[in-house]
Amino acid sequence: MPELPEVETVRRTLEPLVAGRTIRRTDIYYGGIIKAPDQDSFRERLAGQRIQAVERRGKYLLFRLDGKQTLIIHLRMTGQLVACEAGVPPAAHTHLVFHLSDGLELRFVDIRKFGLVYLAPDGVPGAVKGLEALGPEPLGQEFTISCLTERLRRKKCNVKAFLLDQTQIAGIGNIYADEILFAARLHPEKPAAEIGPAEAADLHQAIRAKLREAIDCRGTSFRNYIDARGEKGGFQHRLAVYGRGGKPCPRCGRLLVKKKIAGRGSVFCPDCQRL
DNA sequence: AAGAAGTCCTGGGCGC
DNA sequence: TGCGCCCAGGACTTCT
Repeated sequence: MPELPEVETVRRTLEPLVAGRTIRRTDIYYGGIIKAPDQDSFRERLAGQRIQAVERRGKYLLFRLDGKQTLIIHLRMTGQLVACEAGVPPAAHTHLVFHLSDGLELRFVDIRKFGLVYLAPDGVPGAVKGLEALGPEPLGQEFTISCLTERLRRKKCNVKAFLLDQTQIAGIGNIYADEILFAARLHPEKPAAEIGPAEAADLHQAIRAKLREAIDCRGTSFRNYIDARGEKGGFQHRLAVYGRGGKPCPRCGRLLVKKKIAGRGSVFCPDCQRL
């Protein structure tokens, strides 16, 4: 489940390998993954394009190309982007292969075919709606305590749904939402609008601390996640609540509760996290 | 209009 | 052993 720390780790491992290389040819094995444009245009418009930089916005990876267009990839649940030398046998569920200059291949692998791939002209609004609607980067300067407080105040949903809403904050998914709420000692069903100034400050701190800690650990490999070099992350060893329903709370020892909240499996401590 | 629910997809874990 | 069932969930669409 690549979330912000995993996507950032992919970006950091990928950029030194592919920046400056040219996309010679693209092989499409499962075209359903490409949302726009059509497959023939996708192949033609990518051919000969040089990758200038690899950026990240929320959970989206942005490959800046020299023809005023950007290759946009969202890994969703099980997507993997792996760089390897040509000739290495492709893994199962390989849907796209970008043949780059000097014998390197960039491969998009996705067991569940949930991933999203776009090739969008720069500066044209409406091309990738989800990307344009993203809220602030939680590790960016614009994400201040007052920014968070103001956004919480305006929402009628609970704080778990708030954290998962990409238009409020970009990049948080189910794993880090649960870890952040545990760190901030907030019950996932607490209404966002009822979070006071002190709690909002704690939540702000927890968001930034947990995401930074996870990036330092190169992300969480709970099921499928690997970076562009094929390596797993290390944050799964530091998870306090995610995937630990029914086990003792690491803080107080009481059993952690698992419950469906905001349509997602949520784990929390009924003692440490209060409404 | 905002929020909730349904949809996509496959592998793994479970019960019988 | 093997089959069927359910679960995992991010963003999109559809419904209320």
